[in-house]
Amino acid sequence: MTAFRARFAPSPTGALHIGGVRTALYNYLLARQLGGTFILRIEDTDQTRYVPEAEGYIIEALRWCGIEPDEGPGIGGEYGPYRQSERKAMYGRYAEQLVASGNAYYAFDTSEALSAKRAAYETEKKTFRYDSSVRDDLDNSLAMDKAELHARLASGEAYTIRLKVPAHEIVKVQDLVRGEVQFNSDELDDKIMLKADGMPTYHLANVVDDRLMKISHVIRGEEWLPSTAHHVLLYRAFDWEDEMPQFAHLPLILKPNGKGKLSKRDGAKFGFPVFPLAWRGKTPEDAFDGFREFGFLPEAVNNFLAFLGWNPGTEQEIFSLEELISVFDSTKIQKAGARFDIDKAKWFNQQYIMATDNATLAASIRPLIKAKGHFPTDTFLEAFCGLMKERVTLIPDFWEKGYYFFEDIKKYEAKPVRKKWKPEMRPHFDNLVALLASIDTFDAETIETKTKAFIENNELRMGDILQIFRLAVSGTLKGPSIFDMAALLGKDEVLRRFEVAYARFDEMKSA
RNA sequence: GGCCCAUUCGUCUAGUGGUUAGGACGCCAGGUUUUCAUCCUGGAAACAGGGGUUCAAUUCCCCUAUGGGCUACCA
Repeated sequence: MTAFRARFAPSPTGALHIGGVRTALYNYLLARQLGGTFILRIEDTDQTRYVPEAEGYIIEALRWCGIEPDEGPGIGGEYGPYRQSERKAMYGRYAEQLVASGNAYYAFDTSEALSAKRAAYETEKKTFRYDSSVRDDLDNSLAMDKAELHARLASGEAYTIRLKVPAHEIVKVQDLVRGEVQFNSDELDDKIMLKADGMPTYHLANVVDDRLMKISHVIRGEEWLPSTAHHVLLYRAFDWEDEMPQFAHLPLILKPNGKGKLSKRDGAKFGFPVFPLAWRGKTPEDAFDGFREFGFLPEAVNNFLAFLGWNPGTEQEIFSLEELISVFDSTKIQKAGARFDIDKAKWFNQQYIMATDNATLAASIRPLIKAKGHFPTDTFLEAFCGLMKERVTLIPDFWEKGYYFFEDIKKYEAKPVRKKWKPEMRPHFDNLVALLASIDTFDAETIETKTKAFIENNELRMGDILQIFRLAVSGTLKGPSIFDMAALLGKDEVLRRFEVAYARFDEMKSA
């Protein structure tokens, strides 16, 4: 059995889509589980769509998710270089080899000529395909003698090299998730292997590199299934078919409504991230926040992504990356596309936040708090996280829902104040404040005991006192235990907040 | 249009030739809580349709429908 070697081969044309992250994750999971190798290869063969910042983005995004390649650009490895643009010269030789063995040919048709052809076919309601049925009538080396070919080649005229797909053959593709898939070669076009600019197309570069990098498993999105027939033909043409990698085509991640692949536009449209990290393109339209900026934890994103198109067959849903590595099973990969469900993603995030220890959470929210101009002690911040973590789903919620632990209350909820604040009760609250002021050990337990005793002794109602206590301290009815909040804020601050609140309450009551 | 892939609650999914078709998210109701959240309990909610095969099909086969992908000198 040959060593397991899988690769993730994105094209650096922009931000890495979340579906790409899932593909990388599945490759990574299997590589780790089987003691294999996970390779990152940059497929930058399209010079027109190349975006320089994309490669760095891809690497950073994978790193954020905890998916570290064993080989790749900037990492090294025995089979480099790992950028296809740096392997350019080699592909030409392989393409020529294909021509020499009779499996490919030179084609001089310009893209303009071909589009004209397509347009002409279109008017007759037919579809033009550069294939075995028409290639003899087109401008290629199959239709000319040696002398003309040499002359044209020597003249420096631009040409492409096309794969000569054999006619009337059934091409069988073995797929790990779908079983055997068959294609009639008469339906397959003579795909370009080498473009006029000397660069290979995806098909050639992919097959050659997978071979040279000793890739054992090609795990990629379902959009590649149709062209896999060409890839099989290519392996055959090179006489590599016996050692062809295993294919596994993953179901696509669909829009929430199921109508099409999830796209970057959906993020803007529905207000959720579709990229791991923020991306700032050249135009305002090409700028997006990622899962990280929305406040997702990478572990939660991995867990969510792993379950989009796969599940372990048990009822456990929360899995760390390590657990996923041990339990992942390619035979349980789903065949049908999976819709993106942001609610489920948020639920995973909440689960992870609740399970994270306070110190770790404190460290991760400190930058956020700092950005707001506050520099609490670790002890304070950790206690804060402990009080809030069951009440947040995304990291920024810590601030949104708990800002009042760090600064003055911005807004008192009007409705409950008007409903609960009775100015005639003021003497009772003055007594309560005096009582609080007298507490020496201002901890939650003591505050609770004393306050509850106070309520009982004065024959007051819990709701009447505690709700106002809460409103005075936090401005809202929602939040952690009032005793915990009071203890964390400290006696002086609590007393001060009561003073501030009285004035505001009276004001709101009369308004 | 052609080719390919797919189809279990709204969503992610488990599952079997004979099951009360299971779980999770979301939703609803109740409980716990001073509140919110967490947590607990309960509820509504699915085998796309039609033919076969079979004693029996959600499960196997075919067709249809629907959805998706591909159909570039893009990946």
